[in-house]
This record gives sequence, structure tokens and C-alpha cells, in this order.
Amino acid sequence: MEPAQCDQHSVTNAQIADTFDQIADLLEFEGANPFRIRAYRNGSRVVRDLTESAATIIADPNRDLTQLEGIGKDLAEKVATLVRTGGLPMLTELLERVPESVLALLRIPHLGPKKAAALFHQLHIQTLDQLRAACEAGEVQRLKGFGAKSEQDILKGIPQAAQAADRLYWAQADEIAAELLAHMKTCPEIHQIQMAGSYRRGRETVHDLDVLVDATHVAAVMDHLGAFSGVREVIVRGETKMAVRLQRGFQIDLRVVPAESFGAALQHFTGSKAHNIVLRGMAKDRGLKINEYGVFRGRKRIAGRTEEEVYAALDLPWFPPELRENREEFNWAAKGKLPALIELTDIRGDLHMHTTETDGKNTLEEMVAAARQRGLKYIAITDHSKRVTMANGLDAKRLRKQWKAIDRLNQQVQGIRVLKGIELDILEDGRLDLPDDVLAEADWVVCSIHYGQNQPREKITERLLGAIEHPNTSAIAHPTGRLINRRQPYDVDLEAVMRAAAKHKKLLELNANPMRLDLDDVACAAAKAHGVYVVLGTDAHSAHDLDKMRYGILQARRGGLTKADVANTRTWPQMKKLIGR
DNA sequence: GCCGTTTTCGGCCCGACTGTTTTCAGTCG
Repeated sequence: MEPAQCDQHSVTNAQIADTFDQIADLLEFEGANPFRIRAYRNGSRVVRDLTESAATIIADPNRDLTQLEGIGKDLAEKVATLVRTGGLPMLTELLERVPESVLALLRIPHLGPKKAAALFHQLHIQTLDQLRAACEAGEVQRLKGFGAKSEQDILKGIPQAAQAADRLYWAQADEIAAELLAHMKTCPEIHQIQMAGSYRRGRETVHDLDVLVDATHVAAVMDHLGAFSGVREVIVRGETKMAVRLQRGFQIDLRVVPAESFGAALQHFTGSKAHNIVLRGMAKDRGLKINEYGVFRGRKRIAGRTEEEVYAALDLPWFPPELRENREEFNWAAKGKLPALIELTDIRGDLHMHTTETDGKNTLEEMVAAARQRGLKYIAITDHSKRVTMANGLDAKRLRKQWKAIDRLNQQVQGIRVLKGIELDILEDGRLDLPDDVLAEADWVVCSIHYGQNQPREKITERLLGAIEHPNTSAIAHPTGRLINRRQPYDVDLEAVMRAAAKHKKLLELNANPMRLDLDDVACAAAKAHGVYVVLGTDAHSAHDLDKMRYGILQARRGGLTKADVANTRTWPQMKKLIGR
């Protein structure tokens, strides 16, 4: 293979998408045509959501990136340039005109591209520090379009922009949402209440919470939100819309609408934006108009009370919120083939958990009891192998001892099968952490990379392929190793991993830990496209961690997975057949 | 910059709120 071809695969879809997003930011700053900006953001989303790498598509003489909706001749060429050279002249030119540091200004609330450009061009402000100084000197309020109030707002917003606010894990947002709903439900003026936004779509991280209320006494509802514990400030409060910030910086948006608009508003505020834009276009084609108040023909409202009604007005099925990303959902709907997404109750077994034998907090017996209580029909005990010394990982002797205990336990407990498993480390040199004869005795071997995560792409990929090809392994745990907000995924050719997994009938895990959720949604869809079954595991380190399965379910649903696509919706004998054991 | 059975130009989703305006631009979702 020629070196140039190796290079071709080193630019990931995510990197291409990030480049397009940066171009969009810079173009916006320059006041470019908004639709041109949208085209780049759209292109970013399309590339990011691909179930195979753009490089693979380019390398295939029978295919062309322009076949993708939203990628035209120009963007296709830019992708090709990025893949070929790793860079893009257009971005270089943009950055010569607008320094990258200026984009930090856009993170200040209420400071958009127009005002940021005025600050840059008229006051030559390039950094947050320079902006603070200009505000304190009273220079900003003298600019056209600015005033004393906006100068104060900018000063207030600079610290917020400086601390790169992480999005919350969905699980954290879920806790706040539960508290908020409990609080709001004590307001007697509220007839209906629903959470919307990316929280409702089950995104792995959430930036703010959107609360939608059907009520007639708007002021009472807004007062009630203002009284929610932890509200630090009211950001806006109008006739129908209110936004507050909590102590920890998290924002809550409230909208109050009448009952006849509740479904339309729920649809509108659930998004995603990309999904809604397509929807509006479809309405327009039919001479209709959609907004948060309903679907209208002329001035007549023809739908709005429920979401089902809104979608039906466009001859569309109701879409599960997790699918509303303008990925495949409209194509599926057109063919009448919306997938029946997996549900928590479909799960029969959990095949990744730890005990006090390594770094778990509960004993084998306690984990089994907790799993049984949750209605699981089988579980695999997968403590760490010996390489993970920090977790007191198991050598062959201790592992066999644990397996004897499992054999005894299986004689005693009813209604659940406990499998003899191991979370087996793939060592830095690619060898597996336990000898073959031990692995041959296991029911379930899930392989992980914990060490040597910074190795180059070829090495990491080779290690994973080795584990997949080994006859006694079952699955790869958290296949990219990413920790949301904390650690980047390791550099791995996931497509090669998926091809190998399909060939050798091995499973890829979707780890349900809310910090991992790895595979992510796009990778789940890719696994399905490659004919690989996904296995959901909680990676529980305590009994109550078994409840984390629902986070994994959300991610699987976002990936469009059905009950059939997820291996552990089957009985254990069926699953064994699936992996050819 | 994308797109196309009203096609190769002229469209491109829609509305709330605020501050600086004196009828609206900018920001946000």
C-alpha cells in the first residue's frame, strides 16, 4: 500500500465536520450569506452522521459524496481536499482575515456575529481580556447599536464565556428535570407539562432544559418557575417565554402555550432544529405553515393539540424524539419503515458488571440478587483481569475460584442464570491478559483496552482486531474508550473493527455508563449497517448501577436500533448461537 | 452553498424577546 493511501484514512468524519463548523462560524462573523453558512453547518452534520468514513466513500470509484443530501459539488471537493491533504486553503484564508481568538467573543450571551464584528472592526478587540478593558473604559457603549445596558451585560457575560461550560451528562440533566417537574407540578394553574429539547431527544449531553406548559394564567406559572430552588437569575421574561439560570449555570427555558397549541409547541421545542427545518419545508410545499402554535392553512389552524396531529397533517407518522435529527427518519417515514426502537423492557441480560473481587462495591451474591430483582434473566460477572492492578484484577487462579462460586450460586438461585465472564484486558503489545485455556472455560469474554490508549491508530486497531479474531472472545467493551467531557476516544479505525466483528461474529458493546455511552449513536447506526450486533452492558460497579441500562437504551434508540439489533434482548441460548459459541 | 416534475435562477423555517430604536436589528432557540 502506498503511504498516501494510509494518510487518506487519517482524517475522520468528526474532523471534517469540525472544520465545516469552524468555517461556518468564521463566515457568520464576516456577515456572509446566511444560507451559505447554513450549507456548511448542514454539511458538517451530514458528514458527522455518516455510518462510514468519508474517505471510504471517496475511495470507492462507484460512489460520490454529492449523492448525499446537502453535499454539493463544492463541499464534496472540500471534503476530498481535507482527506487528501489534511488541510483546506479556504480555512487558512478565512483565518488570515479573522483571528481564531475572536470566535471566543461569540460565546458571550447576547453577543452574536454582528456585534462581535463591530467590536473587532471598530475597537480592534480580539480577546475577552481586551473586551473587558474596553467595557470598563466605557468605549463599548459609544458604538452604534450598543448602550450602557449591553455594555454591562457583556461584562457580566465574559466570565461565563471564559469558563468553557461543559454540557451536562444526560443523566445529570435528568436529575434536574425530575426536581423541576416535581416543583412545577405543585402549581395548580398548570394543565399539562412536558420536557422538550435535546433532553427529550435523549442526547448524551444536554445544554439546557426546555419546559413546555399548557396553562392560561401565564404570570402564575412564571412566578412558580422563579421560585424553583436554585434559580440564580431571570434572564428573560416575556408574554409566553421565560428563561432562568440556576446556581450551577445551567439554563431553563419555559414556554407557556394554550392547549390547542400544546402538541405543536412540543414538536417545535423538541427539535432538532435540522428536523424542524425539513418539516417546515414539507409544510410549505403543501401550502401549509408550521410554527409553535400549530399547522395552518392560511389563517386556519388545522392541527396543534397533539404531536401526532401535527405530523399527521403532513401525512407523517409520529417520530420518537430520539430519531428527530434529520438523519434517516424522513426517508424511513417515506417508505413506511420507521424502526420499532428498542425499549428497556426488551433487555433480558446484562453482560458487563463488577464485584468486590475487583473494583465493584457489591459482592457476587448482592449483584445477582439485585439483577434478579430487576427481572434480568441472565447476567455475566465480568471483573477485571490481572493487568488492571489498580482494580485488583483477577489472575487465572482467582478467576477460577470465582467461577466455582458462580457454579455453586447457579445451583441455589432460581430464575436467573449467572455466566462465568471476564473483562479481559488487551495488553499494550496486543496479547490478551489471560491464557487461552482459561478463556476457553469462560461463558463470556468481553475485551477492553485500558492501557496504551495513546498508541497510534494502526496499533490500537491491530490490538482490537487481534481480540476480535481470537476464538475465545465474545465482545469488545466500550470500543473507543472515550469519556464524555473528559477524554477523547482513542484513535481507532472503527470501520475495520466493525468489518472484523461482522466476519467473526463478535459483538460490540454499547456501554450504558452515562459518561461513556460508547458506542455513540452514530456508531450504533454504523454497526447495524455493517451487520454487527450491539450488546448493551451497564459496566455496573455497584448494585444500583444496574439501573443505568436506561441510558444505554436511549443511545441505542438514537442510533435507530431495534430489539433485533441488540443481542442481549435474546435468551442466553439464542445469544450463544448468535456469537457462534 | 444546495437544490430542482412550477428547474440552472431564485428561492432557502419561524417566532419571542431585548435594547436601542422611533419602526427595527440582533440574538436566541
